[in-house]
Amino acid sequence: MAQVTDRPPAPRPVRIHDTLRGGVVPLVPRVSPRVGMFVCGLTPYKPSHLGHGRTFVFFDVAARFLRQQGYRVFYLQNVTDLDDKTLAQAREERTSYFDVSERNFSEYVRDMERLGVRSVNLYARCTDYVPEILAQIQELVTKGLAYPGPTGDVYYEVGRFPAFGALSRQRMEEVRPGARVEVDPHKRAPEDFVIWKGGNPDEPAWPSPYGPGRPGWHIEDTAITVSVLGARYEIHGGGAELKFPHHEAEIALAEGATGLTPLAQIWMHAGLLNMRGEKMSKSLGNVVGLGETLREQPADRVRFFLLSGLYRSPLEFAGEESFAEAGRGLERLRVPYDRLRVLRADAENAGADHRRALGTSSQEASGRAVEAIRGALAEDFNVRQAVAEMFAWGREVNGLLQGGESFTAGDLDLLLEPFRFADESLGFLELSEQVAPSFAPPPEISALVDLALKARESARRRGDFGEADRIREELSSAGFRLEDTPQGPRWKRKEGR
RNA sequence: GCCGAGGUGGCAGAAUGGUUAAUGCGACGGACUGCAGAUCCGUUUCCUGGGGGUUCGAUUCCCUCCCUCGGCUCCA
Repeated sequence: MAQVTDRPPAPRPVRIHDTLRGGVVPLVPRVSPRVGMFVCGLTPYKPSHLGHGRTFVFFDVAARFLRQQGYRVFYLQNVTDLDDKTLAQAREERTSYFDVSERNFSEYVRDMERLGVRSVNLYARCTDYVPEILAQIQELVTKGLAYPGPTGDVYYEVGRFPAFGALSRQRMEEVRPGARVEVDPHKRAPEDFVIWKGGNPDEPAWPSPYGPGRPGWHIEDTAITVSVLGARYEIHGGGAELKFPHHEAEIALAEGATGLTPLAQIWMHAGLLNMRGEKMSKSLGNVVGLGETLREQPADRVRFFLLSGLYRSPLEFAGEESFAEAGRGLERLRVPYDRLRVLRADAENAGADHRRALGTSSQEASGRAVEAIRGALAEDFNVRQAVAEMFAWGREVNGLLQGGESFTAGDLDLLLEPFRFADESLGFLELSEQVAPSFAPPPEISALVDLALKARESARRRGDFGEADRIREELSSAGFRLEDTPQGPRWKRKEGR
C-alpha cells in the first residue's frame, strides 16, 4: 500500500552551465530542495538600461523555472548603493549619494515590476551590511590575507590566493595590470584590490579599526552572501563582464574568509546585449534606458525580445525593429492562447464540464508539449527551444480550433496547459494579459461594440461594403480590432497600455 | 600580448558524429474572405567564416588561420 507522506515530491533534475567547470552540470543542492541563488545587482548611480533588463529578466526566468521544478529558491540580489561613481554623480547633482541611489534603485524596481520580474526575495543594500563587511575584513586581516595601507585603505593580497584567475582561466602573470585603470602605488602588488576605502572627509564614512571609510566593491557581495545565504550556496549569477575581476575577487574573499569551498556550486554568466555589435554600457554611452523603453514599448514585447536568444550568448539589439519583430512573434502565440482563454471563460459561465471529450491523440500531444518545454528549460534554460515548442503547440491549437467543434472546460484546460506551463517560467503571456486583456471590457462598452458589429453585419448583408468597412475602420481607431471568421465576426481590443 | 565567448539562410536565432540543419520574422504561392486581418497548407532548391586532419560519415571532434564581441581591477 502506498505510504502517505507530507513530503513534497523531489525536485526534477536541471542542468546548468557552470563557468568554473566549463560545462553543463547537474544542479545538486547542498540541502535539497533548497537553492541559494545570488545575482550581482546594479550600481544605481544612473538609470538602468536595456542590458540590465536582459540579465535580470533571464535570472527571473531561471528562478521561476527552478521553483516550478520543485526547488525552494531563495533569490538574493545586491545593490551597490555607494561607490565612487555614485558619489561623483551626487556631487554633480549637488545632492547626497543616498538620494541618487535610492531614486535610481526605486525606478529600477518599478521597471522590473513592469517587466514581470517577481522572483527576487531580497534586495540587499551594501550600506545595510557595513558591520558584516567589517567583520569579514577583520577576518581576512587576521588571517594575513588582507593588509591596511598607509592611507586608510585595506587591500586584499591576491598573491595569497593561488586559485585567483581560475574562473576566467587567466594566469595572473599574463594579465596586464593597469591596462585601463591606474595602479594605486600603495598596494604591495598591482593586482591587489581595495576592500575598504579610507575616509575622505567629504565622503560618507563608517568608523572602523583602520579609520573611517566605506566598503570597497567586491567585498560587499561576499559579506552579503555569506551572511544571508551562508558560506556556500548553489548559484551565483551576473553579467559576463563581471567574471574578471569581480567574481574572481568574490571567490578569493569569501573562500579566504570562511575557509570553506566552493563559494558557489554553479557560476552563471549572462551574455551581453549588443547594439550595433558593441555592448550596451553606461560607460560607452550607447545606452537605451529601460524606463524610457517601457514607456514606448509594451512590456510583454520587451520581455519577449530580451528572451529571444540563449542567455549565454550575446543578443543583437536593432532598436525599434527588434521590438516590432518581437511583437509579431508574440502575437502568434497570443492568438491561440487568447482564443482558448476566451472559450474557457465561456465554458465556465455555461457551467464548467471538466470531462475530457478530446481524442487521446490531442491529450497525448498536450502532455508531450509540456514535456518538451520542460526538457528545453531543464537543459541550461534553453528558452529559445521552449518558445519554439510553444509555437508548435500554437499551430496545433489553431488547427483544432479551426475545426469548429466544441470543447469542454476540461478539454480547454488540457489545451491551455502547455502555454500555462511555459509561461509560469517565461512570463510574457502573463504580461500580455496586463498590456492588452483578451477578455471583454466592461459590459456597457462591449454592448456598444456589439451594436456597431450588428450594424456592420447588416450593411454587409445588404452588400454595402463601403459602410461595413467604414464601421470596421472606426472601431479600429477606437481601439477594437475586428476579424471575420468562419464562426462569425469577432473583435478584440488592440494592444495598448 | 594573454584569457573567454562566438562566426549558421534576407534578418533574429536553435540543434546535432548520420535520413529533408529547428523556430520566429520577412518574402512568395494556395485555401478561407466582398475586401482585409487572423488561421491553415506549401515554397523560400547550392545557409554552418577560410584551410587542413580524424571518421564510412563533420556544421558538430582535433589543428591552424582570419574576423567579431567581452575581459585584463568602473560595468548586468
